[in-house]
Amino acid sequence: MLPVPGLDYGLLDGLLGYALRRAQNALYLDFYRATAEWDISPPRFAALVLIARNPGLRQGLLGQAMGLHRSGALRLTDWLNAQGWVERRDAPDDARSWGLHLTPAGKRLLAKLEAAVAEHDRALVRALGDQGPALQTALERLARVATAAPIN
Amino acid sequence: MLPVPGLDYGLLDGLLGYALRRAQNALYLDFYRATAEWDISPPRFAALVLIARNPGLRQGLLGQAMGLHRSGALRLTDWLNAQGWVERRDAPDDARSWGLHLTPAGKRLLAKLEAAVAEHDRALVRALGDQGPALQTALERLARVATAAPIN
DNA sequence: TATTGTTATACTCTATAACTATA
DNA sequence: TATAGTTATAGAGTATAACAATA
Repeated sequence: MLPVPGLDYGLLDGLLGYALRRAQNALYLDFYRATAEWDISPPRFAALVLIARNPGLRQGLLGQAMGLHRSGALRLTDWLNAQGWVERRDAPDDARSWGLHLTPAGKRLLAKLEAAVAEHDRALVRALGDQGPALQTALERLARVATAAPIN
Repeated sequence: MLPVPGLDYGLLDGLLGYALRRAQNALYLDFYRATAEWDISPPRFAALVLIARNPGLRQGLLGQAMGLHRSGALRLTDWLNAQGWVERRDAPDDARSWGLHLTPAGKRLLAKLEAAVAEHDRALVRALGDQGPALQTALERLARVATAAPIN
């Protein structure tokens, strides 16, 4: 998605939103390179981390954290479960809910994934030099600002 | 996708890639709010701008600019054509190719869209205050760095 | 032989709506 | 009556593979 020489991008060139889109596209490609040996994606990775750090997490809360509808959290959980990485156990306090947990295989996988993803991210921040930390701060601010203050 | 209080995000909290994802998610929602009266999306909007600024643009080059496969550029063009916003004309120099052009209706639509999107983007930059311009520069750098230097 | 666009197909991500079981 | 999860379905976005026409 890098700029094609000779093409006029008009308004797009000045838009913060378009710069963000380009950056995210590039990072997606990088993420897939860094995790090529597993059948993983950014949402799948995020779900594994969240379940690992919050054992017994309910499906609905996983969806909320990831900005997904209930049905999306269901499909994601189904897939992770089919891979043998996540299991559903009865939630102790609510018979309607599941508590999600990593399986031993899921924990082993996540350890490798986290190492690969963290290294990948550190290399990016290094490549950005002194702009790296400021970028992260500004992005977090942007996420809050955009969500909190719908413009139109 | 904002942080859920009480939830442990582990590694995710420190990742540049995750901050980027949160920011993009928020901007997507904002984009849809800003363009709610038309059935538009960021890729559709970008395609309209590119075709408007580069009349006679071939489908393949549109795909390249947007990071799409040929078949994706085809579907996108089909859709814009079905809305009556884009038309395919024979390319003068290559009988295999189409030259893409906006219709009068497409031009009228784009004028309104550009106004809405530009206003939305300006409001975002304003909300970021003095971090705004630096963020855009850093994002453009990030897109180049990530694409140019695959990490793993 | 390579390229442009097309067709057919499929998978991921995500949503809506209607449903069941439980609170 | 509201909530958690499920089922069925659909649509956007994107890909691969095989194909026709043209270069």
